[in-house]
Amino acid sequence: MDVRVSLKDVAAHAGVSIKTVSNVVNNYQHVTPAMRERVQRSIDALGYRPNLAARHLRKGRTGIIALALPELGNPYFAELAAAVIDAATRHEYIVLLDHTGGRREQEILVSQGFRARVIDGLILSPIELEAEDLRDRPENVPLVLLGERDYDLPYDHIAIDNVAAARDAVRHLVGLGRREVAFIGARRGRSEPAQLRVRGWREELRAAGLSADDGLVAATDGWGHADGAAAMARILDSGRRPDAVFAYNDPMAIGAMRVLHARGLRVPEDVAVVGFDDVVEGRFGAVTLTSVSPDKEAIGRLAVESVLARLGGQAPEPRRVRAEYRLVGRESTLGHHPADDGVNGASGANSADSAHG
Amino acid sequence: MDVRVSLKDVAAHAGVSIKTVSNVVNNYQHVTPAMRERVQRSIDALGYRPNLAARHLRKGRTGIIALALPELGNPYFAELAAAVIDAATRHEYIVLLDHTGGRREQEILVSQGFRARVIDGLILSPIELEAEDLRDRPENVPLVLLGERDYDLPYDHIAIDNVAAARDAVRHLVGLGRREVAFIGARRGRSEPAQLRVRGWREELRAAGLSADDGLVAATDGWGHADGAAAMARILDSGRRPDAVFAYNDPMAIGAMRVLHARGLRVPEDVAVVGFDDVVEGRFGAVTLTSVSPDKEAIGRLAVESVLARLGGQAPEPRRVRAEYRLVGRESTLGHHPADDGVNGASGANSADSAHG
DNA sequence: CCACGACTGTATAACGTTGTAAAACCAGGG
DNA sequence: CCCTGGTTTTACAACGTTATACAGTCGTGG
Repeated sequence: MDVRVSLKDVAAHAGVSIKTVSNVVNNYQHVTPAMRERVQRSIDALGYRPNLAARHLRKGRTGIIALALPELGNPYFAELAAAVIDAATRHEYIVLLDHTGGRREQEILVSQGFRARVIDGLILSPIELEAEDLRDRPENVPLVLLGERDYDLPYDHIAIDNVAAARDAVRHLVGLGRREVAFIGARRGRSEPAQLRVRGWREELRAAGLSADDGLVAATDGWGHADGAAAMARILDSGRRPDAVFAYNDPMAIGAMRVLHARGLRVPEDVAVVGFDDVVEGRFGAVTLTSVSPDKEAIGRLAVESVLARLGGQAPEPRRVRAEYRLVGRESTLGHHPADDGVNGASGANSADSAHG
Repeated sequence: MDVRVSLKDVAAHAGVSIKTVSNVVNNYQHVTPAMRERVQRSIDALGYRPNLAARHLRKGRTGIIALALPELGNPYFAELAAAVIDAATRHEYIVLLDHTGGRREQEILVSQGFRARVIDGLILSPIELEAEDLRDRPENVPLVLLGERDYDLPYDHIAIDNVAAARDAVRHLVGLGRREVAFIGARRGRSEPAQLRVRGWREELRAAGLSADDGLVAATDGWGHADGAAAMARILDSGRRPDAVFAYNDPMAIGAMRVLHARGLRVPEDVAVVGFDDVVEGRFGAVTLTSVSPDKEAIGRLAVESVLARLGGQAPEPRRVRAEYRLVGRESTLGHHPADDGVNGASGANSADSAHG
């Protein structure tokens, strides 16, 4: 079936003009019910399906948006991708996925549209990209930015309030009596203002009258389990003995917990740990992980809506959209709850919960 | 920049015909160096970039292949997606990602091309799809199947030898002296032959003269951490007390370990656990996870090559390609190695290693 | 009964690219 | 000087769709 049937074939079959078939396909209003039915019958009979390439050529739109993420291995991005795909599907848009590895080179290529040249719009979650890299990119493809990096540029940006979220996490730890809170996952060789989570960590510690010296910050190259483990090991090897750790994301927090466990330190009794992103994995370790939980579904939805809003050449004022988040308290800060084995739906969210926009 | 410049504009600027510009762009051979340079200069001056929609319409190809996976949240699929994207990029192809949730309805839609109608080929990893669902799908879009499901249909299929891999895993457990090996993650209400991993589990147990009765098999609806946890809890609640567990995949194995831990059972002393897929997460828990490790990079590469090989209407004989795998032994079967905290690169692979094609 | 709108349907021309076939060009030999 | 044969360039059609502008059709009111 479905060898290749065009409007012309359907028109011949129904004995009408090509445009009339097109009108039926596109639900054009001035078509009599009788005619509509006749044409529809031919469409069904022949199994006609519109050729999108031709439609795109004619309309100048492709119906495709690109989503460029640092890496899919991190479940946060995978779940975010799922949210974007679902949101796009609701608008009859298709998502083309790309990954940059968080490398500036790749991020530039993507932002310039060199990797995918068939797209109507682009959603990009940059890691190393700098503001200057976005100066002269093609104007006809709208761009929406996601994530922690904050640029002073005329593009929409969707993110949670990273500084506030980091402060909440640290406040949670301080409220539990912790006095020496390490940060794992600063970016190597970057000015701090770019690092909203470090900034929140520092601000909250200072506000509490606690130390936030450089010995408590571990910079890393990557953002995976192994990087978190290495950073944790480095802090312990330096002789510091923090009683709490705030990690840039969940995989790093889990990597850090692995090292703590291997060295005989108990979580949370000796060291409390808070992660970021609330990935599923954190809910099923031997010690479940307290984490900042961004509303991924909302972020995906808002990103898609922002891109689509800019399609018709309309250019609404660039806006910074704040998605909501919650701090979800689990065993890595609150200790073990005997009944919780992950089988019950609620699986570990509890009193530390707090919602923010 | 880059408002919208076509071959016509370049031709006018260079004072030649449209086709000549096209010839230069496509590296057609009969173009004098002088002419080539003159045209190239105009191309650069105007910043011309080919319109892919038009090219696609003309050539009947889009340069896009679709990859449809059950879910991105499972890191195995995320890593597989990354491998496919990289392989496709090497062939100057772009990947359009879709997820089916493992639901038959969605899988049918995808296989019929209803979700993405701009693609040259499709790579699909089915879960619930049945052979009959593929009977009459569009012939002009080549399909390659991935994963455990094995159909007797004329499509390429890329997978590891699931039966052999499962037997290796069980043999590993039996070799360690385990006598009661449970299987977690059978499919509810399906005939067993479709379930290669259950079959391997059963075959190997029988070959060892051990029991493989139904009380040791836990069927599940989904394939995530929570499903594994629930299945493990169900087995324990039934009064059975297996000394080993083989799970359909790593997330389920990790969910099961969470339940074992919550109930005071030690891994591996009381219960040894083996997973499947070797996701990163398994290498950083309090107890690292022994797992079957498929060569994801090869699977992604082979899948892309298979699809592209069938593009020109050429139809090579459908083939079943076996990718390689290894069984990677870690703490969940072999016990704790004091020095291993995940910081060192090798991170836990050891004597249980064995490679297979 | 004719003219006038409002409503339906149709022919034609694009969109930007590439394949085909034919035209223009250029040496070299008769 | 013209013809021949090969190379380079060009004109034109086509891919399948939608927008535009026009031609019918039909009911209604003067």
